Amino acid sequence: MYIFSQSKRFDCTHGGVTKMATIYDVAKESGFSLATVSNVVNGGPRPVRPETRRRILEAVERLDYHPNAVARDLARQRTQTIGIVFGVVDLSEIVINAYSAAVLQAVMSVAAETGYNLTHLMPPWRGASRSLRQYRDGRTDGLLIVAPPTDSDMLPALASIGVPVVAVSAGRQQASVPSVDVDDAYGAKLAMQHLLDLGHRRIAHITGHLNLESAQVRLQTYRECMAAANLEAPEEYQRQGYYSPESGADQMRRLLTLPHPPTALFAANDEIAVGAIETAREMGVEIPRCLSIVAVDDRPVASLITPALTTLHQPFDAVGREAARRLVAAIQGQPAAVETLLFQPELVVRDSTAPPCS
Amino acid sequence: MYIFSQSKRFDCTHGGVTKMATIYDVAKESGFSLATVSNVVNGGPRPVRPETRRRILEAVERLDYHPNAVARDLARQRTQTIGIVFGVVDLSEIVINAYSAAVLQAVMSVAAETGYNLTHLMPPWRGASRSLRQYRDGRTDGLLIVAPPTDSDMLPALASIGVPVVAVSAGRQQASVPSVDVDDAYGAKLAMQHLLDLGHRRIAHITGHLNLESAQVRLQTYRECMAAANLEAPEEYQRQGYYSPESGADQMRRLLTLPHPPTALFAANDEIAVGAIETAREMGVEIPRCLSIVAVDDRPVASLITPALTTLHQPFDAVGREAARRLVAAIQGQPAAVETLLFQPELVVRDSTAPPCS
DNA sequence: CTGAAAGCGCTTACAG
DNA sequence: CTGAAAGCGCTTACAG
Repeated sequence: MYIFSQSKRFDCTHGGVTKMATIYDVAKESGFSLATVSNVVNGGPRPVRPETRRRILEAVERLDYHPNAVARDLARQRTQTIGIVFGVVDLSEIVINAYSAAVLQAVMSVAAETGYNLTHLMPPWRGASRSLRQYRDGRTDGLLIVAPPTDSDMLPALASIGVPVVAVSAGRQQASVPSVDVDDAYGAKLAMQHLLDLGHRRIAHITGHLNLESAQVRLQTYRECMAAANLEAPEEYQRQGYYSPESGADQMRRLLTLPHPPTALFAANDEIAVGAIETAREMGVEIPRCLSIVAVDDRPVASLITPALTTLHQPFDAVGREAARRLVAAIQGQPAAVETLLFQPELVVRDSTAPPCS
Repeated sequence: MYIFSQSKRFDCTHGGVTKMATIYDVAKESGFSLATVSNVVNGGPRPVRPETRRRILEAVERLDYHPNAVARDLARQRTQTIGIVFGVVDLSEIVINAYSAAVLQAVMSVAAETGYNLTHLMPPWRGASRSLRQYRDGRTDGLLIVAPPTDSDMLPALASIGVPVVAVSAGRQQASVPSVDVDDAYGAKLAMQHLLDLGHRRIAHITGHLNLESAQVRLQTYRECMAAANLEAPEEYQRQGYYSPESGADQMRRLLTLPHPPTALFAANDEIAVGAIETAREMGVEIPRCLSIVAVDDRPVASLITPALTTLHQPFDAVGREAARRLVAAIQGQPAAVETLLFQPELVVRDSTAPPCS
């Protein structure tokens, strides 16, 4: 029977207020010292007489002793925990966002495999002077920064304090910390080349969040490819989206009501393409006959939607796993070169692209 | 200047190895006591002379002092952290799984709003005797258990040790701890009733992981509804799936090659339905003309796929948020009744269901 | 093989 | 308004 208040734990057997057993209790109960109890509980490193071990383990059992991880972490000066920070604009998009989900997924796997815990650092970055404190508060052995905003001092600040850090999708900011990334410029080139090869000349682009590196690179590559092909990329063909279906639907509508609508769209991600397809359907524009769409990410939706999307397959699983592995290596003291590891995306041609209709 | 080894942090300015400043350093540097420094750094609760505060803050600045959260947590005996545990079978499905992603999403929002950190408890539950220790190691103030396996002693064990716990999707196990859930039986009834109302009599069911409560309830409700309608539910109409597109595709193939194939399918979730649709398309079975499908979850894919899925909308966001709120309330000492809060799903009729083709 | 003691970096009554 | 001291629950040289 429990009685309650605050954070105390009551012990039914006594009906009184009891604390959880500590290592002191086990030492007293078993008649051995703290050092020996600690050693037995941790399974080493010193040798222990079997009889000693037995008596201590019995005391542990009897008292239902559970070591306190916080005390252990303080004494050991490490937590076996890696912190993950999502640099996306809005917290509400973190997991929904298929990209973040894939990376988180991969990181969790590696953490589980390597015996690390994973904790989310929740508060958004508000500048080095205000946020640095929270990010180096001793709760994590290292930090994984996913898609840091381009306009913040996060990466350089983190790099300067000597905490193990690995960035994912940091783009040009990678200069300051080791990072893992997909070769976005190369991917965007593949996508554009595909449309150009099909014979498209009026190609539009709907961007992602422009304060994310990936969105900037895709936009810039779009412009470069158009220029290299001697094609015009009028302002009204370059629409700002937000990596969401809504923004895709919205901007597609504007593109299709232009005096000279494009014959092809390079969408900054699958979700934008999903929205664009919806709008095209509503407006009776046939895909791919009258409008080709190439996107980026190859999330599950890409092959499920009709028409199935031609899109860049991004190896996010590999990115997440490799980033986590590098972070763990850095935490364990292996010297980490400040370099960027680039994975190459692949173009997956499905049903949303075709030559322009005359 | 400090000298070190081990978890070294390098100070560029000296080119040597330095430790981070501690509260002792600030006390010495400012000339005030630990208590006063602590008080200033924490912004209270005692009154402080402005001049004192100024001098301490200056010292903090000069030494670039950052409080150590682990030490603070140990002293305060709480961590402002909630632990989240996913009881699904396989870690590799945690995030990919749209359901878990939605709940995680909601929990993160509430955690951020209420000033709690979120950490994933990674190691799978391996029985109370082996796992309880990790789950009450002082690193978290409370636990959120998502979809605990039905065949484990996790919930009762956790309940017995007096740690604040809230379960999500625990089904009948909820007896032992407060829980938040979707009314699965009610939802399954809605789905089955929809098919029955359309005139279907040969209705099949592809289940989810049968060691998850939700899958069991859906299967049982399927049987009850069939029985109540005086219909046969032959063994071969009850196929075991795993909440995945692959299992849906697989089992659909077996159903369609039966001598008397069903005219309708109740799929335990959207993903199974996605696989089933794929198989039906491959085998030339038109949906909904020759086969109706009703599913569960209403994840984004449901409205994106063709044909758009008739499915149960599950209020996962509300579930996740409410669960997190309850946990925070319990942590903060508000008495929590051991009760289950049920949210009602709603049937969303789209294009995958129709009357049977004669 | 085992123990005594110092230390990890904070917080918080208690006393003034 | 401020300080001295004990305490949070572990780990780990050091000594035997």
